[in-house]
Amino acid sequence: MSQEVRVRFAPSPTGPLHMGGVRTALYNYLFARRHGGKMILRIEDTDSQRFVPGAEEYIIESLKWCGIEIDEGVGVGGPHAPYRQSERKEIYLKYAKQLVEAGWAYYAFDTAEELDVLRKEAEAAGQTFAYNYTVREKLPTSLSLSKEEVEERIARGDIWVVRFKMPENEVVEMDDLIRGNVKVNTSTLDDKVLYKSADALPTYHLANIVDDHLMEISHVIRGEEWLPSLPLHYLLYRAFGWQDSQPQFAHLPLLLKPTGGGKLSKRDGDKMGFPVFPLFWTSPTGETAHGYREDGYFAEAFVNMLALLGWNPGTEQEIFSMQELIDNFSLDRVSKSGARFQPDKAKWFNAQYMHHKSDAELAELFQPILRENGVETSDELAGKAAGIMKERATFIGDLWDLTSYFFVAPTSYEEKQMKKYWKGENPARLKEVREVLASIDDFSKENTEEVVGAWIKEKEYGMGQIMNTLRLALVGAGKGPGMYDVTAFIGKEECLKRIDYILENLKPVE
RNA sequence: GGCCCAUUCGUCUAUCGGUUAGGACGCAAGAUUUUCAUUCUUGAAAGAGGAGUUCGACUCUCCUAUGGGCUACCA
Repeated sequence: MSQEVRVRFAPSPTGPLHMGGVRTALYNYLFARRHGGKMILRIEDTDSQRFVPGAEEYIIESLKWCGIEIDEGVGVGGPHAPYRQSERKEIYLKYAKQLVEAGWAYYAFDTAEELDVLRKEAEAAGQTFAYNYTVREKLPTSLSLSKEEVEERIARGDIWVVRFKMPENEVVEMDDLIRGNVKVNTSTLDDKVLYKSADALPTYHLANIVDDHLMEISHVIRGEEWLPSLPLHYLLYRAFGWQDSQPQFAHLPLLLKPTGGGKLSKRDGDKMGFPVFPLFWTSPTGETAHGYREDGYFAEAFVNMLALLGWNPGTEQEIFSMQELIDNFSLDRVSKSGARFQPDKAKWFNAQYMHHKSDAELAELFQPILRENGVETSDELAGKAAGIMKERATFIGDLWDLTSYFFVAPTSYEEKQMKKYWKGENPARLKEVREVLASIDDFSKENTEEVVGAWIKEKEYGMGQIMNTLRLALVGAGKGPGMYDVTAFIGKEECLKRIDYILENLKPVE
């Protein structure tokens, strides 16, 4: 690639960014980094009606959480600032006019009502209505009106738009990095609005092409929903005479609902019980939505999962750090068809990352939860407890249930375990175990295991009966790590205390 | 309705004309284990259908079906 790679992520601040958007940003970022290029963040807020306060901040924070770094754009600045389209509004009118003068576009003065009439007429006649060569000269446009009248209408403040004059019966041949060659006949396309006088703002199509050109974007990587407007975009580059510096396009497959039946949408999450957003979101009207971050997912796991939803390296590796993703990413390994998002797999990825965390990392994440539960302990012990149990946890939040008995003596006992073990000779045996434990000086895991193990063997007691009764006393339930992990962690004094407690307070069953 | 894109196990996917069609999630069974998990082993599970092209098609072409996207003075 000879020219500098410059890609952009260009969301519209109409609400929280969902995971599909995050994936688009991620692929742009990976591509940029892979080729030593730049990642640009542009905010496309040309629709004043749909603007949602807080959405832009949300987008920026989401990208940051995911580790997607912005080189240029909103929030960081750069040589092509401003990067917010609402702050660039003066520049678009000039380009719209340039197109009209060159004969590639025209002014249209028709009203919504007039259009509705034509649309209904067409429907009544069983035809599909299209705003194109078939109607543009029948409507009040600069194509049907005299130059004077057009000028007069504009001067007196009539509402107008600039529409693209879509050529008739021409095949546009396009090249997509993922889909290859795509051809479309322009007769099936319509005259899209490029600029609106009502709010003095361009529509997506104009703003997008102008800004991509001005910002020297080399590759446009976006969702497949944009593929139908690619011919228009090709024609716009041609109309401006920019085809030589036109970016290359790559249209990404969509992220689909887990059940199939359409692309993942913002409302799916709460219905299906998984987050669709990276971060927790509160809308200005007070509605809230779950986020991966707050639901306990690690950013690395979330990113890893997302990266593999529509792309794969061609090897059997599944766990990737961001750097490994960068080193391996290529657009030609992006798949063509939509990928259903699978919540179970997201959890699996999270569990994998959980298992690989060091005790120190876990301690830091676990301490706030311990404090919430009224436990004050050292980072060392917090990390040690988490480390012992991390293999059975998917989320940091699982850790408390898994480790609480390391810090707090049981006060209630699981009924199932009680019925099974707190009967017959077991209470008496537990008393014996207590004496054995009381005699041990070196309470390390290894030594305790050796001493108690030898004692059980000598007495020819049942290993399961003894250990599970002890487990009932120390943990209060039929779960947990190896018994000696527990004894070593809580120490001799606490062990004896818990045994004494159950002996004194819990009546054997039967 | 029109236009465009897609189609390998339930799901994510590998395969770039010749394979016992591979892996992962999930599922089932077994092993390990003092419990719960983890882990390990094994198993069930796929080329939408039909025509071509070819010595040979999951792979190329066409048709059909199905899925999806777009069809706003939204992005």
